[in-house]
Amino acid sequence: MVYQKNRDERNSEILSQIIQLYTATAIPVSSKSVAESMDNIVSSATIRNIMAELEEDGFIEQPHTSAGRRPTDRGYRHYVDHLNGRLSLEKHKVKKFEEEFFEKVRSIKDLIEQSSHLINRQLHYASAVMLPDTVSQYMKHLELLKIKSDTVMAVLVTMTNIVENYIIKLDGDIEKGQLNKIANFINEKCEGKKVSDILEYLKGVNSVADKNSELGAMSAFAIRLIDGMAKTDIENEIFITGMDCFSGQADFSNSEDFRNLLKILSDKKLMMKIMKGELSAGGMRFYIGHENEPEPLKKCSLVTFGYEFHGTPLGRIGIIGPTRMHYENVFQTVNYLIEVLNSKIEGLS
Amino acid sequence: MVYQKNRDERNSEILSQIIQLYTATAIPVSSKSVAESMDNIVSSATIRNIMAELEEDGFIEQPHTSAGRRPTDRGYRHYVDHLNGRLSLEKHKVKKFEEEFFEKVRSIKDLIEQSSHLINRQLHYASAVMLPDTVSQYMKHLELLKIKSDTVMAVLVTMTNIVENYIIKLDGDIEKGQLNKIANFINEKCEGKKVSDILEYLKGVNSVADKNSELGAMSAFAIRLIDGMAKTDIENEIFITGMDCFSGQADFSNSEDFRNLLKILSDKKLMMKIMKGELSAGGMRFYIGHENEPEPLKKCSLVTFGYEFHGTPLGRIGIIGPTRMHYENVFQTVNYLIEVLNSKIEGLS
DNA sequence: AATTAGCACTCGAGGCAGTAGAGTGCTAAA
DNA sequence: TTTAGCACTCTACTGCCTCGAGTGCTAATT
Repeated sequence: MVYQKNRDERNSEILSQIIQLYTATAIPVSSKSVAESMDNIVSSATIRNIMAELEEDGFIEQPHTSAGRRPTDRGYRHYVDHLNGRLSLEKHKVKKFEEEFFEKVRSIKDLIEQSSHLINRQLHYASAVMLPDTVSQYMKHLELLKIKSDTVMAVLVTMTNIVENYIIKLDGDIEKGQLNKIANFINEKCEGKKVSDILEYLKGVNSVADKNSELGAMSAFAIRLIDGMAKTDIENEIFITGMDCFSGQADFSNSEDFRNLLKILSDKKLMMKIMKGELSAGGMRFYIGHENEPEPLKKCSLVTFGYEFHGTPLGRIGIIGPTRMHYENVFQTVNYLIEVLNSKIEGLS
Repeated sequence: MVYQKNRDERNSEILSQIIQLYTATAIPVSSKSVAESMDNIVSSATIRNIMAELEEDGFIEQPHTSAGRRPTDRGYRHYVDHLNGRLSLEKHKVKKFEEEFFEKVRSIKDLIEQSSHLINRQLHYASAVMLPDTVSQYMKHLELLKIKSDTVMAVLVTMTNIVENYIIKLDGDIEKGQLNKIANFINEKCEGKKVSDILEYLKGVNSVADKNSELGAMSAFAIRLIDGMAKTDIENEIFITGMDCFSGQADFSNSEDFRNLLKILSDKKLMMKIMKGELSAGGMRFYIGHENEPEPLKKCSLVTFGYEFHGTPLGRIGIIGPTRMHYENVFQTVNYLIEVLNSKIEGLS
């Protein structure tokens, strides 16, 4: 019935007002302040009635009887789910970043780094950025260097201009000429291929080649190499910055909470695991308050989005702030970042 | 006079006791607790007399009349300056780390990373680690790759197995063969040289070569390249980890102080500046409380030490904790790290 | 039927006084 | 030179009180 719809619409609007006020001040908002923020088109008493309804619906809550209301996680969720309609107007507001932040970007690493800066400086939230896995990258060039009699360094340059290196220790000596041959072989056959595909390709070659032939030895060595690279670099390739954003915020005045949060954010392995789970998520995702997993993050919100190359998801970027986050700004900035990142990445190669 | 010396010696010992008690508990220590910690060889009244002297000397202070005493920065300084004698006994205590932490170290980057882990996990303090400047490194190999018609990537491998890359945009096109020639030229002439020396060498070549000759063009290009590399990488090559160590500590229960500290530690540029100033310091250095510069660090202590290759200082590592730091442990661990780092670094090439 | 003014009620924040006890400095005795 | 003893000081903690912001409900108004 039309009747009901109007009511819901207005309730949503009041909720939105409450969220914006609470986001700005961190103080539970009173009916009076809502009325004022709406230029008193309705009285505080009316707002009180609506607020009672919103509370019944679980969108807002009172810390105690004689206090104002603040949004619940559910309230934020409702707000975020209905963001799409409300904005996408002020796109120009974000545009000015471009020149500042993405000026002399040469590699995907620069891009990711700049994104994290932008999140810290413009949004004032923490960021967790993942560099791409080696395996999901496309190879441009491989170089093999003998760095000791029995030690070889492989330097892999990807299409997105990331340089990975891997050091491998051999059982015996190996000749320089032999190394060059192997490098040439891989470069010729595999340039432009995805690293994971290269591995499969080499396995194919190896499976049909005579074990004692040159091709057999070469492909066996190459497999060992690429496989080693793929397994190695995964560990620490995550960077968390801007943790200091939480310390000013009233939300974490409870130092126990703050301490726990810092501990989580400082734990690269854990953060990597969280972000890793997101890899195939696609698009922008909001995780609000209790929707997050390790206890200390339940007072935070996490917004993640991915970047990709030729349609393959390469990595993901996370924005972490208090649940009382400025979702609107985040939404707009992320939309902008997704666009810029993906286009710039394609432009790299 | 012998008399005086004994008095000073005993006062020092009491100071040391006070510091150890205060380091453990963060509570101003009373005369009684000092007496007890010394098995009541003297009474608390005697301790009180000595404490009065120590206070007069500025080594300890009272937060207020009816409280115990805590060390002043000057007290810590005295303690630290007299550490040498007191310990260097339990060297074996630290040895067990070696296997855990420095097992499969392949490059200087790994070494530095592991050192920072060790500081975080074993000492529970924050660490600031600097990676080496490109210019102070010794070159092993240079590779030039054409990544676009007008863009070249240089990949530099150093004797300590660091891989640096630099992307340079040219005015016009360049041929692959030409690139290889330049790379070969540099590799032949400069392998094993320090990067800063290479730059000088090339300038020398360039100054006598005919500008229109191949040698002139090659050396000009090489200069532009190496110079660019040297200038680029300096910015962000510092990593701060373990900031969460401060949050538990009673010292920073004042959240304002904590907030400010976090802000400083998160500021890579600033931290880089601080550590940079230390580069040529040599050996282990203690900076206690107010001896540090930006205001928020005045409640901390910073201990720095360097690592080197063939006698050239490469970089420096900093340990940052509350002024109420466990200096003894730090002293021992740093001594150990200096030894291990420098020997392992030499072993890399 | 929806809105609003008015009013009684609730509850936390903050100020104030009183108490307990930890720790000191001083004095006089050992 | 050390120590026991004691008076003194100052914080931390507690309970009590008041103030006021904010609510929910009721009755009047549109």
